[in-house]
Amino acid sequence: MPELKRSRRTQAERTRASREKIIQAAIEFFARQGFRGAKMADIARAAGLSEPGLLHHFPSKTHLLMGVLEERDRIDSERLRATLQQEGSHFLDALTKLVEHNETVPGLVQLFTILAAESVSAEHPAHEFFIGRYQREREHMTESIAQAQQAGEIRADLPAETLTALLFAMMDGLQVQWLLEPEKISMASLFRAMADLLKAGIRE
Amino acid sequence: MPELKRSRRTQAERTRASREKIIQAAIEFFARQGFRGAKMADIARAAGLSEPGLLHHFPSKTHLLMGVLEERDRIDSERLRATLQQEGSHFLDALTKLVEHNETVPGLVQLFTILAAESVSAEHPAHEFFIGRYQREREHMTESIAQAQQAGEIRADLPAETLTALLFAMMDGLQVQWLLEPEKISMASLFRAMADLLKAGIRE
DNA sequence: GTCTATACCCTGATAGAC
DNA sequence: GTCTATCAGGGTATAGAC
Repeated sequence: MPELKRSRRTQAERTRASREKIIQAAIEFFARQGFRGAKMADIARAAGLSEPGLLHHFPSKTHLLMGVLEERDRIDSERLRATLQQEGSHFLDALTKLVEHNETVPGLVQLFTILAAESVSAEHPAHEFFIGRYQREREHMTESIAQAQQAGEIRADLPAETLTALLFAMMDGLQVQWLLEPEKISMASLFRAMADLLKAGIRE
Repeated sequence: MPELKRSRRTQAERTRASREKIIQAAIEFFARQGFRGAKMADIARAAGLSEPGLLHHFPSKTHLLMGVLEERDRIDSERLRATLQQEGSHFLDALTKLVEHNETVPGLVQLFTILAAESVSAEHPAHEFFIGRYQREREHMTESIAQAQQAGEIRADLPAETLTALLFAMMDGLQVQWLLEPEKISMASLFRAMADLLKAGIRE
């Protein structure tokens, strides 16, 4: 039954396409108004369907949030991982390139800035998610930094764990100032200044 | 008319006391759930009055938010100012002391972390407030840093404006990681590591 | 200055048809 | 998989008495 098979595949593709549109719309509104401020009706409309239509794919607002976070986190983690493991170039230069890339996707930066801050509250649905995310990413970066220290690329007078926490904090903190005043604050060049401070052999 | 006068003063004192209780309660709930998540009913109950009782003092939720921000900003800016202008001790040590102090008031740190992140959205009622706040505070800190550079306390191979943005970003970013895992992340000692990087004459 | 009562809108979610 | 219709509950704010 070729018809049946094609019909099934078309259905599945439609489902995937709908989910994709919903995720995109949800990113937009979660980024603009946070989890609590975003309205399911707006997201549904932007995705081109009704509210119950949306709820068919994500049975609750929290499910939708987790869907967005898992989807985006998968992509972004992969990018970070690739950056950290980049061969041939200086580790801190690769990280600076990541910050440069972030300047081209303000919506995604705003999504994670707002949701991460909201999530520090223990009652936020993404609280555990962000704790796990930071733990995971810090672990990976610490490995890369330790290697770069042994290779003599990064100053070795500070533990790799410390440098990791500082670098993530710098990225997160610069994002807030940049999102508030993108014309005034150059996230990438400020981060580059920080990176230079951490390179081995720098003298004033 | 001594009675009338005393009665008037008592009224005014009661008003001040009510406003103070409301502000305290609002800090608690804005810190826990952000502006959009916090409920006027909860704040009113925690302040010991009804919802219309609260609205007598702050005619809308936005007015209440601005009341909280102006009140806390006044106190915190003063503390930062005093820190920046502290004589006799190293500028960066004074700043580290401020971070140490922040570790004793997690509620206030969470208030500003969540509200600052929420406010990057142009439609947030505190958007302009936080833009102005960062501009103001960066200006003051830049002055202090330039002086410390001339005094030979801070490395002078970076512009004071750059160092200012980096220091604020570091404070903000560390707060997120610390609020998520206060037992694991020591905000003050991580900030001290950053401060040491910026002291003049440091060698690896 | 504070209350009770209430208007009125919004919001996430469900029921059930197609 | 998507819709229309609808619900129950929560949300800010107002009216008017005390």
